[in-house]
Amino acid sequence: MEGSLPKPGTKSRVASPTRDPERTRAAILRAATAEITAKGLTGARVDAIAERAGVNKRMLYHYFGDKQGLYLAVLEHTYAAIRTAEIGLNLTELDPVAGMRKLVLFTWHYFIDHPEFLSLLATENMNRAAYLKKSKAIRPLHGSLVDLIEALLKRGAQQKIFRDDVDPVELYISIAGLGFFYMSNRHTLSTIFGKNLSASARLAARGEHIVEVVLAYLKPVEKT
Amino acid sequence: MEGSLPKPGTKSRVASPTRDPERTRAAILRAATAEITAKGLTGARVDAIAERAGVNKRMLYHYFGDKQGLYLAVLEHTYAAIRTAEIGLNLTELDPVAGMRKLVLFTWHYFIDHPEFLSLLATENMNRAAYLKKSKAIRPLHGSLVDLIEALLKRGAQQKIFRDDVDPVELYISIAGLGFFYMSNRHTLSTIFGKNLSASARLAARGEHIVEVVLAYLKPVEKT
Amino acid sequence: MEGSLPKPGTKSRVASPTRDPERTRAAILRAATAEITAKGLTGARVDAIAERAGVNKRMLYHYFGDKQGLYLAVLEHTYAAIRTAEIGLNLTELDPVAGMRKLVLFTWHYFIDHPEFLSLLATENMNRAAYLKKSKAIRPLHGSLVDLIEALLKRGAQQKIFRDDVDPVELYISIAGLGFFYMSNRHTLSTIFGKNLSASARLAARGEHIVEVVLAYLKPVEKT
Amino acid sequence: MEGSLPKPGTKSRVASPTRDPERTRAAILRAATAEITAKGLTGARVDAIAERAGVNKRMLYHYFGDKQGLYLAVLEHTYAAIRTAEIGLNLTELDPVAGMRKLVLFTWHYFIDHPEFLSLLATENMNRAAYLKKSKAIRPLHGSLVDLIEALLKRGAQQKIFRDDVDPVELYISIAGLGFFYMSNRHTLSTIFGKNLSASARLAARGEHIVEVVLAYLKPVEKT
DNA sequence: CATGAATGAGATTTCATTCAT
DNA sequence: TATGAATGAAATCTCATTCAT
Repeated sequence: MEGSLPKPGTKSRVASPTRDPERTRAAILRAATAEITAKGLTGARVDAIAERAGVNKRMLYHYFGDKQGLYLAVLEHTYAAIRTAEIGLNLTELDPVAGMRKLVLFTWHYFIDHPEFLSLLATENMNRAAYLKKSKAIRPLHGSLVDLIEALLKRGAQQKIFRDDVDPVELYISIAGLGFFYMSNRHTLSTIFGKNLSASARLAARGEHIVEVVLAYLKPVEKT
Repeated sequence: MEGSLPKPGTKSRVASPTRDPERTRAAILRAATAEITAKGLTGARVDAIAERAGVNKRMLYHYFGDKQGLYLAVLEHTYAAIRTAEIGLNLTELDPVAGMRKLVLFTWHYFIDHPEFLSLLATENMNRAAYLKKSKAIRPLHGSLVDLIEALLKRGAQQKIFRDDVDPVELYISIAGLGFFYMSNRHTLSTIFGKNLSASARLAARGEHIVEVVLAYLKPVEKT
Repeated sequence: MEGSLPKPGTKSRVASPTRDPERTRAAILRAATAEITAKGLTGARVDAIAERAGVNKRMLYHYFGDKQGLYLAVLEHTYAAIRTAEIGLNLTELDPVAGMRKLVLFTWHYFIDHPEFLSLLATENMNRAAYLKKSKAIRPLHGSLVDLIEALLKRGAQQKIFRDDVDPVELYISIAGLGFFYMSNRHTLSTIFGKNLSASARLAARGEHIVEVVLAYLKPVEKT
Repeated sequence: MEGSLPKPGTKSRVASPTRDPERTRAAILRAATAEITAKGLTGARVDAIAERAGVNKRMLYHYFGDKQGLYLAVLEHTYAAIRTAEIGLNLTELDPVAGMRKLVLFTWHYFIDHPEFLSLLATENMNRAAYLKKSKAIRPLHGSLVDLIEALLKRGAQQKIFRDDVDPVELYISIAGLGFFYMSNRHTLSTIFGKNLSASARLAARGEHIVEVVLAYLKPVEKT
């Protein structure tokens, strides 16, 4: 039908081509991610999401059941994105220090580029991970993350470059935490310390700082 | 005293201490902190706060203007608590390593003991620190925190125990971040990694881990 | 059509004509006019308007934003009605005295027939015309009213029937004021003077009185 | 007690000396008049009146029973003021035209100087004069006003200066109406006609206009 | 006489969701 | 599939009035 002359009196919307389910669904998901990460789950408005997406409100219910279903879809989509990206890192080809550096900086840059991920984590933790626990899709994604780190640590320990008693989960939480707190709390931190933590020079410096901290920790302890 | 008959006219009801403004105000603030940190600003219900506090809903408006005014009071009160506690640490009496250890563990235990602080930070950052920026009371509290860390770093550098190029704000963000992420995201992290991060043995281990990471980073770099 | 069976699926309920936006909107506007002119803006109750209109309270917000938006719509609608009616008077076809008489009596009868207009003016002036000033629709309506009177005065002056120094705005305020005060204050005036000013014989007499006053004023001053 | 040293810790308010019943009562009445004439009866806030008066809210109830009692007091006080002033006019000493002129201008200037009177009339008429009807004090004030006008008209008719068929109540309503509408509706009229009706030059001109209208009407009709 | 904390009823407004077309 | 009017429940906030001191 597109391209043909619309009948007089027919609304023809360029922005949101009706009758394209895939596109409608994607538009809703994108809009919901933006709205929910900006306002939180309770703060997000169903009306606002529909408007942002340029679709009728009724469609949200058609595709996602209700607001909670929509939130769950956003959560799964967002978690899948980072875990998928991590798998594509290919750390096995690098020496342990370079691999660790790559992992740390990847994580850091992912946080910079995807503030919606940080925001969603905050929202989900306020919910005591209730939706995450309901999701069957998210948990399986995380085994490979631990494997990745474990392999890297093992290689480093064998080469005596890393200490040999590092817990991969504990380490991951440290790597993520060093970046997460800075980025997710940048608004309050910038205010109380009177510095603009979002300035790009500062972001780059922070990345190096995190690498230094992690590598210092991984260094084998000298015997005395 | 319990069990005995209260004299007529005597303030007796613990739940609703009428005619005691200080107590009423404090009860509202306490209830609001609990409700807001559990549900977020938009998720918190004014009715629920009033009920928790055992006061008439009207009183919230009497003392705090509106929901936003109440939130601001909670924010100021909560920030003041941690900054006040930090000042009482008296790190100057300890050697640099012991002082740093004390600061790190204090921060870590403060997060464990005051999950409402973490939650409030998440909420306020979702608001892009809008309320924090409005508050005249909070910002002045933070100069002394930086001074504290700076003094410690200086003493350590003079004694050649710490490297001499450490930015105190960057370091503070790392110390806090290593604990913050673990605690504030404990629900999602416990779920995706299949471990109960809130178990007390794990909390103690995490504290030692953070100390190790920080001290490893502060160690002067060896010349070669 | 009344009495016949409505087809299934046909709009049938007079009280709540669902799915007929025009009708719903009009019903709300009508109900709001009645309630607001009876009680004033602050005295009017949103619940009462919804009930009078036979619609869900939520619809007021759907169509008019909030109570103030609804009030503005009532104001614009009410002003438009009188100004439109005035334009339909066709005074140009009459001789000046007959034309003036028609204008004066039209104004007088309009006030008798539309007490809601008088009431709304009182309310709006208590607001210091705040809403009128915000309205872009109302002011343009008034140029033609002045033109109408000006043309009449000019013809009368040319024919030496009217004095030639009459300000049209001042005159309009007098014509309106002679009727407005009587009608808008009829409750207090009836009480303090112990007469029922709303009796129809009195209303007719007042109309003639106003005509006399206006024409006496317009009479050219005799030279001596 | 005044003049003596206040005990330390005692609040001593200069603005509203406590324990002076007359003054407290008057302050409340003044504040209530201002608030009610500015906002209407439903729009006026008891809290705002108390604050304006600088007294405790409880005092309003002590002196006036409730909000309605306070409104009634304001109404009676305000009506008494104009009727008392009218009695002091002493029109009997002047020739009829000068007397009428004096009465007309007095009325006009009273409206200019006492906008609260106009506002209160609007409010009371919105109430359909319900409070006025309840008041035993107000009605008796009005006989003398009619007498005053009647005497003036009679003298004028005897001297063949005025027509002899004028109804004094109808005339009073016209005199008042010519000023009332201009002043009470000055905000809407100024807006729709794009002129500032409150400018002092315009107010003076309006006064002369009203005098002209009234005297033209009173002029005896010429026989033909 | 005076204070101001406290109250319950009710006001406006918001929100996720469903219905009729 | 798509639309947008309609809804009921519940949220925030307001208000005149009373209570304890």
